Amino acid sequence: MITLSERKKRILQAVVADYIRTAEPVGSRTIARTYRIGLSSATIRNEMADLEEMGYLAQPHTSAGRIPSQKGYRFYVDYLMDPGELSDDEELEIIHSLGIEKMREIEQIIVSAARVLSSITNQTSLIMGPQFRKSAFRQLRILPLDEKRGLVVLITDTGFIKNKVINLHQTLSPAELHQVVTYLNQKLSGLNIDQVTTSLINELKRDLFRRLEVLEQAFILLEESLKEEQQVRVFLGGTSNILNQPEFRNVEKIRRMLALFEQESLLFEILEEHLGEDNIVVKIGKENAFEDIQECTLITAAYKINDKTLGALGVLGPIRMNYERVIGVVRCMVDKLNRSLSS
Amino acid sequence: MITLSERKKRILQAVVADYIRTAEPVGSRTIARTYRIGLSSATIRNEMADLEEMGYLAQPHTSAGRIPSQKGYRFYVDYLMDPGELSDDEELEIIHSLGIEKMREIEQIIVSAARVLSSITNQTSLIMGPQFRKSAFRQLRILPLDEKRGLVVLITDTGFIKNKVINLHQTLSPAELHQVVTYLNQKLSGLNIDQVTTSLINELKRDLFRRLEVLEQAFILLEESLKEEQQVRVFLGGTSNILNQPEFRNVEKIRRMLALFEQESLLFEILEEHLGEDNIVVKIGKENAFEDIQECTLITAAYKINDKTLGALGVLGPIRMNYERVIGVVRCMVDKLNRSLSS
DNA sequence: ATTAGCACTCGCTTGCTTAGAGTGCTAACA
DNA sequence: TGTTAGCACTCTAAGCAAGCGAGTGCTAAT
Repeated sequence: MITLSERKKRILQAVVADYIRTAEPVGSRTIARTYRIGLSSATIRNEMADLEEMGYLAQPHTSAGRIPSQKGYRFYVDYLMDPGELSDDEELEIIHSLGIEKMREIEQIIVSAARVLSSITNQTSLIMGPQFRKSAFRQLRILPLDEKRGLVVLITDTGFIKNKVINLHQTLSPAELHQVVTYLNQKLSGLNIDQVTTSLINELKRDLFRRLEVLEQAFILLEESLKEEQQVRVFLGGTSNILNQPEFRNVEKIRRMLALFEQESLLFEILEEHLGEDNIVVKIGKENAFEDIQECTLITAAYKINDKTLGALGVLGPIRMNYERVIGVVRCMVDKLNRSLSS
Repeated sequence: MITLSERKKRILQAVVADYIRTAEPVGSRTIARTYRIGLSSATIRNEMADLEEMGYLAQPHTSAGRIPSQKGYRFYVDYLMDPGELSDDEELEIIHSLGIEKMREIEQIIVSAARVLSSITNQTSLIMGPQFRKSAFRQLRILPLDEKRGLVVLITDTGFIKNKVINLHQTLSPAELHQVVTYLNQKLSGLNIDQVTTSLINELKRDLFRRLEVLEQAFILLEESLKEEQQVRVFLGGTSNILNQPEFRNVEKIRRMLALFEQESLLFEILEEHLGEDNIVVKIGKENAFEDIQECTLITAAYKINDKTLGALGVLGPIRMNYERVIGVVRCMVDKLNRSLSS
């Protein structure tokens, strides 16, 4: 597939670049004039006809200019474009707007990241909050609040601190509570959160019951709380940005996109797929597994906390998007995020 | 303003009802046929001309039917419509989808409420999370996590439990920590959260320093954490529903609405205004203070936790909306929310 | 006071024309 | 043999006129 003459490559590049910029089909004359290739429009016309036959370009109708096909974009992304570094100023802007210098909750950093990512790329951004369940258990505490309630605090190796209020229907003496907590810590230590399954909890429960016949309610709630925490949140930024793109002038398309944005679980699935990848992934149009975004390009990358991949972020926009810039921004953002979350 | 003949009232009601249903200007013939008023179209025409002159109806152009003006809607809402109760089934659906029977975090209940409210009204819903700062301080705890960090837990009379991890740069003995916590509890007890100002904290800090020269960092962070908690979250549901309405076929309008939805602070201001009200408030078009929603109707109500008004919810849609139904749903939702949050 | 009838208005649709951009092909040229 | 100029052809978008239909306002009859 890399067997394209230098000239064809330059012309393809010109078509893609121009179309990204103007959103209008590109004619041979435009290319001859704007991109000093040193060929007449007629020659370029011939080459474009070839490129169309080879599947890199397409024609909306007979007498219009050419636009890149998905295959054309793919070739452009893989071989033609220049990945684009951010200026120092822009990098600083990102750092600053993440508010890394202050001590902030993880969620706040993620929300800021979504906002910056969307405003700087002019597209919609999505960021998965860190996956709690991939962290390893470190410590469990139960803090009695009053006679009836306690606060369960769970700490992981990645610095997560989750907590949940539970009802304690029977009163526990501090000594008993301490005993339970010590036992649990001992048993759970070193496990990954997603290894703390219902069956394991049941097992522990049986074990404990023999020694200490209380806490049933507490256990049910601990279990539920773990279950609930497993649903990871996805944060969106700049959802209104899709309306900036002429390809989304159609109200029906907007409707579908917005409806998608409201379904957090779907967004999660979309991002989750890319957790394994170490590099930036560009999925163009139908390369996306999800039908709802097959008219879009999704550019994603995974981020890490203390060298564990715990989440992913992405930029979603029309297939005609400024790949060089967006890829540069995503790369920078992941870099900053990795640094600021690992501490 | 209530001086309208019975006949005019019935005709106005018919126009509003028909326009709400069809979104098309209503002609005199349609009314004569569909709403058995027992008058010919000509008579109705005369009455409609009167109503137009009085400002209750308007004509998009000379040879079109009539549509209600804002004044017309206002009259309809105040005097003509029948507030509309929900069926038992629908009420059960609301209760069930709120998930009240399970023990859930407040935030989850609020998110569910937003979702139900939008899906049942087919409009966009907004709900303000409970205002932490209007609660009264009850108890403060500091739970040491390791040598360098502690978890601050703050409990209010309304059942809020907020917590934040703080860095403790100097190590504290358990006894010292206990002393600090006791002192703080004593000083803050009974105050409203928004009375815990920076100056009060500074005062306490000075006082404590004399006795215990540690904890500077902890104080800064406590202060910051309080500051951050003061920004209340607003949850949206069914943002894509605005696209169902023919009045939002215009992409530019959609753009503006979506951009508004991304600005949480603005949404907060919109709802905050209505915290004082005890009843359901209907703001039609230009009655809204905020320019961005002057083409919409906003129906809001405040909800309570343990008899304290801590938040508000609302439904936002086009001026042409099914007032009877939406008002009924909002009333029901507030009722259920009040009950489920106070426990 | 109500209603039937009729002329009139105005927006929407349809069909037609025109301008413009761009292509594909052919023939001439280096 | 590759490149280019020229020209006929295609297709879309924009503009315009005519006809249709829904609805009004007025007048005269009941």
